[in-house]
Amino acid sequence: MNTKMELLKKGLLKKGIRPTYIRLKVLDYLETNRNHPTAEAIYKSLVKEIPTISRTSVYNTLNFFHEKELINILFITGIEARFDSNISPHHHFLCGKCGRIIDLDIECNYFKKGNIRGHRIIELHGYFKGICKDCLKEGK
Amino acid sequence: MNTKMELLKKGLLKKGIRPTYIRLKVLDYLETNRNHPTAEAIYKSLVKEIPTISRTSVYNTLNFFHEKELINILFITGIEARFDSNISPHHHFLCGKCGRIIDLDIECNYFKKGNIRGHRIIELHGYFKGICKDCLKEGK
DNA sequence: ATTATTAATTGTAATGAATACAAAAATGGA
DNA sequence: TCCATTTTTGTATTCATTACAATTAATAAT
Ligand SMILES: [Mn+2]
Ligand SMILES: [Mn+2]
Ligand SMILES: [Zn+2]
Ligand SMILES: [Zn+2]
Repeated sequence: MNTKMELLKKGLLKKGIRPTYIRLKVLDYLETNRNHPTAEAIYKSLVKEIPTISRTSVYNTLNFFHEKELINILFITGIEARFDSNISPHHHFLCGKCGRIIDLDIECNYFKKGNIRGHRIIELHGYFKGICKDCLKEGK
Repeated sequence: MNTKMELLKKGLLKKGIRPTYIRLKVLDYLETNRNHPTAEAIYKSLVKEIPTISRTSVYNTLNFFHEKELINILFITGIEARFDSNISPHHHFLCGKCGRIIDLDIECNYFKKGNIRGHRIIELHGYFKGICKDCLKEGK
């Protein structure tokens, strides 16, 4: 049988990435928590199970994953980076009230890799800021 | 006759903003330098003419302008904010080689204020990362 | 299995953009 | 001029992120 961790391990090996314990745990966290967490949130969660883990390892691992194009890094809040294991092109919405970053599946013609005006596109980022549906309802 | 500064002053007054010397100089810099400068770049330039100016004043003024919807703040590099006095909706391109942020005038259907999926949109941000046309040519 | 080599992880110090805050200066009205 | 309010300044602080050397773990060679 294939446990969740076995599958993650296979996925990393297929990309030529050594499936170390920390890498597996960070990736597992990102796959399970698709709410664009901060590095600190990931650290805070993992340190409960791995008391020896360091913040530096979390940062190292996240940057490493980004280099290997396994995750996206979102600079939206202006305060801290947010991490996203969903690498399929999609837009985001940052709510100024509750602070959530919500996925938006809008089909935008310009939102694909390739070339634009002669520039080679490697990363795509589209996001909106405002007040989310829930916060509008509750009149927070 | 209307000097450039007189026009900037009138623009601020029309928006109910006191046209102080520093505000006029910061705005003048942004209007003249439409290359999305950092706060530090603005400070470095202004301090040559206004030796007593402080970094804090530059930051205060820029944030104040943003609150008054006079400028946009771009969080693209992940290192530092970039400021844009062009508030008409437009996309950006960040070159990973030369570091420039280039304006892109692409007409995107989703790039307008209003509501999307029930969320109220206040700010629009669309940008791409990659290698710019010039850097591709020079094979930097 | 033991050793050597390489890679990953850790802990601490440092960086640097941005903010907090209180004092000083400037502004505008009475 | 006097007073109240706003703006600007200088300094200290915050805090996310990185730098870096030491330690540990994993892999390859003997
Ligand atoms: Mn997402
Ligand atoms: Mn622009
Ligand atoms: Zn919300
Ligand atoms: Zn370039």
